[in-house]
Amino acid sequence: MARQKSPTVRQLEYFEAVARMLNYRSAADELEISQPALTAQISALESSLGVALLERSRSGTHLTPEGRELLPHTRDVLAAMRTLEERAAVVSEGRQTTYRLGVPPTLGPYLLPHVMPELHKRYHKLKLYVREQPHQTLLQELRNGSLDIAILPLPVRADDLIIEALFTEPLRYVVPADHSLSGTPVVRPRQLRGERVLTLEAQHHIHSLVKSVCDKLGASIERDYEGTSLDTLRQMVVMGLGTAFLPALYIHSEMHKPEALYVCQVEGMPLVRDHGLAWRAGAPSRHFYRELAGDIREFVDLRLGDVVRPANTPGRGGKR
Amino acid sequence: MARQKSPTVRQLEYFEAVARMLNYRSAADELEISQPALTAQISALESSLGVALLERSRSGTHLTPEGRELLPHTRDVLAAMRTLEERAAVVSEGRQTTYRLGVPPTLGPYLLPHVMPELHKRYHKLKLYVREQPHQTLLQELRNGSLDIAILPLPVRADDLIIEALFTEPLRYVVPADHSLSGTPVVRPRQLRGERVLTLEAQHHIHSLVKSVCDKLGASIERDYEGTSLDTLRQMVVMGLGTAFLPALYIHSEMHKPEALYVCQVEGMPLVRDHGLAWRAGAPSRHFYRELAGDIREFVDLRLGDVVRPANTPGRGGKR
DNA sequence: AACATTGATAACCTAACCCTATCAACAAAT
DNA sequence: ATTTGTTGATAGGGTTAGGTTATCAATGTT
Repeated sequence: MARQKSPTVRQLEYFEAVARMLNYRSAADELEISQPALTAQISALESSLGVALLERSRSGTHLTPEGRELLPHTRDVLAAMRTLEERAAVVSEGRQTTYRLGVPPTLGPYLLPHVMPELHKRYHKLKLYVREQPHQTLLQELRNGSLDIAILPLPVRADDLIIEALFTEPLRYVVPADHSLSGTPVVRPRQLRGERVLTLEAQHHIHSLVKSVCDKLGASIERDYEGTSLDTLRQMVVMGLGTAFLPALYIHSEMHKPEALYVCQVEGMPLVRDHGLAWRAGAPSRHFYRELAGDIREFVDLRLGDVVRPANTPGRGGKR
Repeated sequence: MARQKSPTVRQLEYFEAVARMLNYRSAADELEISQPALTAQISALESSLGVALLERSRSGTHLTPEGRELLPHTRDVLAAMRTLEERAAVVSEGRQTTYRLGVPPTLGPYLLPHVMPELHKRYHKLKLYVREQPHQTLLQELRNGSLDIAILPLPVRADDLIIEALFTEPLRYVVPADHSLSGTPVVRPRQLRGERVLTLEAQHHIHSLVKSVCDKLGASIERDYEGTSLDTLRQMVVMGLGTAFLPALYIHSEMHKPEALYVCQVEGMPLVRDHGLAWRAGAPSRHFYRELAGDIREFVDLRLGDVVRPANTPGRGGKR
């Protein structure tokens, strides 16, 4: 009647062995324990299940009908346990499971298509679950464990996170095709004075970046028309609502044939955003994350070397 | 790297709780153990799996990617264990599982159709796996555990078995329709002298029974034509190859309209076979088996009372 | 009749497991 | 800036689950 405590896995292994061999001593041999230990564990199992599993006699041991019924369920438990252990053995090699990666919506769609295929080539079993969120949300989700790693706009100050710089991405100045600056490859900063500049909603990092530049140049942020994505922002420029600063990777990815738009450089104006990979300082996989950061730098340099600049990588020495 | 020993169920329960609550102390509360004990068991689990499952920090606990991957497998093991325990709880009530019943081929098909429906009514979840074998084989299979119970021709002498008498079944004398005794309801023993009597192969219990009677009466066993079943035996009588003694239950079940045959009684000749239910003396379900024997007696009396006689039931007193 | 083999039992030992008490690190509120 | 409360980790100690060897009675085999 004592049914308070669960059977142990060991007891189930013992039962399975005896049920298979129908002999306590040889089962004990196989299990590399003594026969009395086996007897004791089987008895304990029977009393915890409240059922007689085996019929003992001096002339051989048999399964009871109940034991016959429960044996398959016992094997189910053992099989599930074996599956767990095998899966653990695979996963313990690392780089074989699903990591949760957060990216800002103004970067992910234009960066990841270039990086993910290379990562997949290098780490065959690695899977990345990608989640797009505003950078503040990314930071929060990284902290609360919803994300394992995130690509964030730099600088990030946080003691509890490790941040490894990835690369520096210029912003380009985009005007409508019928704009007075259209056709001018390199514009001077002063030419921007008084321009109406469109940008994204304030929650996006790019907003504050563009705002501070505009303040410096005397251009005006058009707050009545804020884009919710880079694509809508571009459409608004096409429609003649104003001009905009757009990230180079966006332009590279989405505007191979820019109709109705003209892309300029601003002279002597290093308007850029920096991206870094971040993870919790205590994350057990931190070594792999650092490796990942190196991989991403490598692939960006390889496939996007003419669009973005490699990050300064302090602490890693001159990696050029 | 230590992966020698399996995780314990308890460790998996602990892991599941922490993964669910993401807090050691409250998980420890729920599990009704102290927090240090929980810490220790989780560490042990991680080292036996060779994987970090949880990322501890003073500000909250998170699953690692590997822990996230392994958590469902952990739950699988726990679910399988719960299934086993539930199944055991059901089965421990008794009368709910499959018992293996052996019957002689000259009895089973003619007895069980009358008994099984009643048993099913009384024990809703009980299942009987029925196996037909010659009685010597039944005895052997009962001993080696292939069968749990068996209906056997009495007497059976075996210290290691319990035998409970069920009922006594007359044998009737059957002659072809054109036989000289056809139409004689009650024949005298001496009228059988010189008759050719057909019977089953020697492995069947009925063979020796019939043989000893024939020896006594001066009838001759026809060994060149031995039936392999009661049905073929009947056909042989119809064909005029001889006469036969057939069990009353067979006649009751299969010969409601006996064409080409005539069934006699032999005066003052108690030619009968006794049937008993047998099980191993040490069988944990022996009390239920004894109950079963009583049930079978009851149902036989109810449905076949005019064909067979109740057994003398020594040791149970006058159940009359 | 002698011998080997079955599972159960006795007596004992070790280590697994839990406890309480305490710690250092951090968060939040003052 | 300091205090207070909470986090998971660690230390020291006690109980018992689970192992051992030695032995038994019952049974099967030679």
